[in-house]
Amino acid sequence: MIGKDKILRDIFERLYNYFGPQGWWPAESPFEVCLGAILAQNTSWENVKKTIQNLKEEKLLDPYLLYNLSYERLANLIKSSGYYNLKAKRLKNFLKFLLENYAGEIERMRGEDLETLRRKLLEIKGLGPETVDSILLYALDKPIFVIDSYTYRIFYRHNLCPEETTYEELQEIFHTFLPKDVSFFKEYHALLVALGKKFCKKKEPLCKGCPLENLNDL
DNA sequence: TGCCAGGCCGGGT
DNA sequence: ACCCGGCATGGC
Repeated sequence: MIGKDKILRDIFERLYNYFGPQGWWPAESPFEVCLGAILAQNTSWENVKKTIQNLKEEKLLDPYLLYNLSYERLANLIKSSGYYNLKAKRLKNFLKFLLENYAGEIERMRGEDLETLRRKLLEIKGLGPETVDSILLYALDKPIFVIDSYTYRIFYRHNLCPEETTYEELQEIFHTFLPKDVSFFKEYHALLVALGKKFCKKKEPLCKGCPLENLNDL
């Protein structure tokens, strides 16, 4: 029986060799990461990019300005990300939290304890574990591993976890068997997404040419 | 054309 | 505690 840590490192190595460095998160500021994390919920990144670009052109990439827009205006601005009514509310919930507790400055969150901050962020309506962990890891450089639907699918299909695994359980695997290194976590999650997009879509159960082929033939 | 994309909430069992 | 429908645009 080979150790889980070896398998996890092997996966990373294969992905890194195949895809190269991903340099995530694709954003110019921690605040932009937060917006992107919310907008990207169950939505393709290409659609989110348009929204972010849109906000930049309107010079609205600012918590005060965004928060003070009407729901209608905000929803209209983020339309290309889908679920725009829902996400307008979710964005405002986050912005309100940011303005009231941190004067709208992401940097003021950085000093807080990881577990405390995670609990607080999860209380914001519309932010679930993936969104919160993305913010923690990619905007605040906290050592926490982000799980998404690709991670589930990849791990399940390679018999690395049961199908009914919960978010926290899968996350715990990474936390237990890998060093809590921020850059490593950032790159690893990004690589899993790259793999998911290319080789692990819902409709294509067989990963032909997938860099994780023969993973268990060690 | 239908299915999918870097989820999450709320109401019903 | 789970299960499921709803939310919505844009690309293939």
